[in-house]
Amino acid sequence: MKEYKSEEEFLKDYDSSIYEKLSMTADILVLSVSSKDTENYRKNEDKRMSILLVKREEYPYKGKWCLPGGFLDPKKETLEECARRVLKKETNLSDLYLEQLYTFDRLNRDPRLRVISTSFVALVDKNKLKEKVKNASWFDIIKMEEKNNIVSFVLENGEEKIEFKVRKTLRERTSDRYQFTTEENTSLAFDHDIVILAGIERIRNKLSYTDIVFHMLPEYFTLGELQRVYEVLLNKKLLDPAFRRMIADKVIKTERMKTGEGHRPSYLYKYKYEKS
Amino acid sequence: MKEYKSEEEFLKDYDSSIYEKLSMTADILVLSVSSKDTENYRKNEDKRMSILLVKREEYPYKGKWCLPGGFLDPKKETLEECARRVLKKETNLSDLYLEQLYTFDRLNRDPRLRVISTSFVALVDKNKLKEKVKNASWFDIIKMEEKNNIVSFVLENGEEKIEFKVRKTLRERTSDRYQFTTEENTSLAFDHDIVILAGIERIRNKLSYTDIVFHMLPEYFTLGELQRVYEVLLNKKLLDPAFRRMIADKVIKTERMKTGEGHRPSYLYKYKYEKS
DNA sequence: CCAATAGTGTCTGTGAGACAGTATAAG
DNA sequence: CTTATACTGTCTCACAGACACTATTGG
Repeated sequence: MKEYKSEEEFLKDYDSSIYEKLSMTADILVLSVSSKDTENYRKNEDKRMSILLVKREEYPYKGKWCLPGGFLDPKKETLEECARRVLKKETNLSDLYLEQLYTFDRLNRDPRLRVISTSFVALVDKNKLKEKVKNASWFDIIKMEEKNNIVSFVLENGEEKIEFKVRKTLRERTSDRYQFTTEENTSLAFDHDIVILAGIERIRNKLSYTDIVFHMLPEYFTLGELQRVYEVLLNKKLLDPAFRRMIADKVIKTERMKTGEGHRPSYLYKYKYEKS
Repeated sequence: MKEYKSEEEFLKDYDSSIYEKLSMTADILVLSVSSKDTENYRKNEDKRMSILLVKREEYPYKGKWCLPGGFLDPKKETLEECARRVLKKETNLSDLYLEQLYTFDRLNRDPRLRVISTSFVALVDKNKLKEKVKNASWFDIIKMEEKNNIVSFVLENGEEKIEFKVRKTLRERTSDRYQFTTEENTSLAFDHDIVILAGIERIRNKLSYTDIVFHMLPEYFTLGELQRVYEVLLNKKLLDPAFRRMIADKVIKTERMKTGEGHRPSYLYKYKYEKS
């Protein structure tokens, strides 16, 4: 091998084609909590997790649903920048909370060629989105249930219903890492069933020690609404006094009230800090 | 665009060169806890975190230290397989606990060409390594201290001393994500200063809710040794009774004792379960 | 005996879980 | 008055933090 005297000299001469290359994509799980009015005017609205899916227009997986995502331009952008660009283009969403989730790299995740995908989770306040989301559709998670290491999902967007199951097994006794494998999936492209599960679990875990919930809420909210968001995400009922103690130091009470609900009005609260 | 009738037909015709490609590497932070005998025969040995570094033989960063790592072969392997292959080759280590940490993708992290690196953290019981590690050197972390958002490191391998500082700032009020940036670094290649900090913080956080410590311990250990490993990793003293309550349901007491220490002998314990 | 660690008993305060009670709107 | 939620008071039990005490070795 030729000897170089300096880094500059070496770089000038460097042949960047000696290593095999590959393509990367950024895929984004956009997660939100939606409200659905109920029959009984008195009752509070139902809340559901909802995620954003895009219908594939081309092969592979033509006609199937997938997470918004796209190929990285290696010359110009980071993966996070790629994720934001793709979200803007495919779904017209911008300025949302975005965090890197995991890099998925199974050898045949894409039948065309070797593609490694770094996935992200984004959180949005769905109520803010007046305009219908371009090219994409919000699916409510109407069921997500774990039984015997299998997590069963049922999603719905008003017209279509999607079902899939993911097997979830502990990788080792000593840690909290799970091996996710597709158990049943005829509607989602690539390994996006697994990204969805991994992303939801990440957010669930972070709920208890961060303030990320507030990204899924409007500026003003009642403590009941806030509590129901927690309950939907964690999939369990919480006790009122304990919940209020828990969030007491994260919110500020305002003078404004939410009325006209058929029962005692509630105060509107704000997140105590700036979100970013 | 040509219309295809089936996925098979599409794939046959697919030109995989239309997307720009790039190279990926896997870099591994190998973390362990080492024991150092002290002057006073009665006192327990000092424990320190230690990490494995490799000296770069070629440009770029020739002569600097870096984490073991290497280029992914996109045709054949996953990133984790790549990490294990590289570890075996560069350091002769195998069968260790390995977990994906983060994908680092700054545009100029490698001056040669665009390289995205997925980093891993590995945990090993350093005492088990009889043979001197091939091509690599264990550095003890003799200082790691946070002050005014700057984390200062001092590492030492017996001959050489490495110092660097990383700036650590919260990315947003709502989450627990930090933005790490190099504040001072003349000894480590690439962005490996940041990988080291991110990896240590990951392991620290996981200590409280997993059993990963046991990957850094031999089969038999005293509770004192176990406690000192926790203390080194968390960088704080723990109270004996509280510590013993905390780990009581994770270990099994054996009949064997550790004697000859100049003070009351202690029972040897084992991890209660199989590690994997 | 001394130095040093091993290992345990127990008190105390905090805080989560739980239940029950009061308050207040719309119809 | 009923229904449904908003919001609060308080009891209890578990458990982490803290301190103090006993046990046991090598020299």
